[in-house]
Amino acid sequence: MPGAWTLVWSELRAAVAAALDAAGFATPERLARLDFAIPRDPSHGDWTTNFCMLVAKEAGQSPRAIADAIVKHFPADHPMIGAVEVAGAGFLNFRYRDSFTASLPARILAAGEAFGRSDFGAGEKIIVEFVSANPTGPMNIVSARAAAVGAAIVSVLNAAGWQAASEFYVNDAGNQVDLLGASLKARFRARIGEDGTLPEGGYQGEYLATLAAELPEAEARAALASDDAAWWRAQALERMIAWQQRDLARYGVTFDRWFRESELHLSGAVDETKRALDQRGVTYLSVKPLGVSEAAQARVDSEEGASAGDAPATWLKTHDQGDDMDRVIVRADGRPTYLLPDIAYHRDKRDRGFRRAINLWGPDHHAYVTTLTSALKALGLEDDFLKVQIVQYVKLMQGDEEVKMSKRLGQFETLADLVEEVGSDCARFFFLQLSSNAHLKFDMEKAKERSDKNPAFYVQYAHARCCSLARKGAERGLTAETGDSAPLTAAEEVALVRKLSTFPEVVRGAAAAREPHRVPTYLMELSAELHRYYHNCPVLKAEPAVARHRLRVHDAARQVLSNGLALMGVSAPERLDREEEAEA
RNA sequence: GCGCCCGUAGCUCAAUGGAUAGAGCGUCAGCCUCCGGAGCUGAAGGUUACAGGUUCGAUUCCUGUCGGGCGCACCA
Repeated sequence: MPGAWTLVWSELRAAVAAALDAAGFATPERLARLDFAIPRDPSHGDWTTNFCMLVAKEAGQSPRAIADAIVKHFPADHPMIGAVEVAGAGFLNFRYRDSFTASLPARILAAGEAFGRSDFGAGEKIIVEFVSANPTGPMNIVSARAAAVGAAIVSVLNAAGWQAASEFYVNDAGNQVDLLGASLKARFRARIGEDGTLPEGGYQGEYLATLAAELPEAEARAALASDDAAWWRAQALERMIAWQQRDLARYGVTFDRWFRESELHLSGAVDETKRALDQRGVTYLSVKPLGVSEAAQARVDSEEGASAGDAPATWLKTHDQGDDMDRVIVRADGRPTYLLPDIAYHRDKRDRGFRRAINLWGPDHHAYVTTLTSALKALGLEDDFLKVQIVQYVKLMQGDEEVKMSKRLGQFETLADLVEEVGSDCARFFFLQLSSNAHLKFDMEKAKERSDKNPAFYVQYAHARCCSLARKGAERGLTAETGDSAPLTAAEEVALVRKLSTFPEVVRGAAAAREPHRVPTYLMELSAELHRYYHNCPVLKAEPAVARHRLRVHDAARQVLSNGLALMGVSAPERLDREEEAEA
């Protein structure tokens, strides 16, 4: 199958494992440590492994002796690898055959949009929950970061062979939604000239006035007359969710499912979860927690406010599972705390067949990570079922000044503002460049500049340049080479093609580590290689055979840039309008 | 007080425990009779906060110190 691309990593691993077996050196423990990486320095080959050094001590042999054994049993006629060398302290370096390297552009183009995809994840079902902002206001800039990162994680997982689904959890069951409804009601009253005083702790944002203006007036007046709190609640909730969905859609982020907390209450899943916990014997009735770490004990003793009088609540034994103290799941008055539906929600995820769950949370919830994972262990889910990743704050800067955000005060930079001012391509590229658990300073002034200071353009420009070259070539009757490839000669060409070939490995690594920022990092490096090649190896001015060969290399680069940007949710335009021309 | 995250070039940030720690921006010096100069080439810029430890090897893992951020409710 000409379109198929097999991970070189997999091929290499199989070949070396076979060599180890032939040498009588293979054990399951050793094979588990067999991994390959792409060396930074090209002089170290196309692939390298540190395996020999890792197992030398345990095997009682020198790294070199092990390396020699592998070299001896490695197939001399391997279709990809032409040379295996022992280097340094015991590295084993692998080099592609020239014929294989030369065939790479054609292979990449044959794979097309599928280049970069692999079956590494073996179809494991995984659910990625992100943003999950409360439906009490428009999307803010932290949600924008989480949305970009979450969507990219889903993309790279699916590309690398997992079956990943995206989900947005809507907290629509809490009293905050009641408060939101009451706030909307006040805004409506203000609009029709009545007393529009907001309720205690109500939401002050202007967006509620906007929503109030959109309400069907007759219905709203009727709800006001009959004091129908449920109507206000439902109106506020549904309109707020629709707003969030609209903002996210404009940003290019959609979810496979918007899961509502209320579903869990209505279906009885919350009660069922409570019973399941009771049956496992991990709950108890008490006024104070029984399982408490030493450090938390002082807090329990000092805070009388924590308990509602002397009535006993239902506690969950999370302390046994690593939490610093047990947690209440049902209050003394019989209402569940937020923890119980959260447990029910993750139980539901597992029941839907997901083997793993990834949650992206804001840093204000990081203390809750241990509590929830402990609770899920108490429920009996696999220890590695839930993995919470913290997406750190975005510090929004206007030049040197920090812009403070507060949803309740209605003072924040929204996702919609960001998309309008910066564009979703720049915003998403910007967010994805950084590892998600690092703090991020987002300078609006700088991001707004449509100039060479904006890194997103660098990659898009590289793509547009490839497209332009193909167009110009076609005008002159030059099309990309097909069939067998001429050998690669120029150093810039070898470097570029080598870089192109590593894309599937980058995607695999990004998916396995759930680190989508590796993709833009790679695309920046690739673009630099491409620009170097372009400057040093003229295409259309070369003799036709060379020109057609270089056109194919550029086309392969275009394909990889396009595939990479697609994973990021960033567009790959075939042309970029130039600012100078636009102004002229 | 306890816990989590972070500390890498002037700034923003990279670097599955690997070989000489890299980009972008900024600064300085060059490159358009030429396929898109939103580009390329070169220079300067580092005790990876500090001190120990683990090992063939540490920016990466462990302990401590310092500095910054965040969190510690029968709120979500």
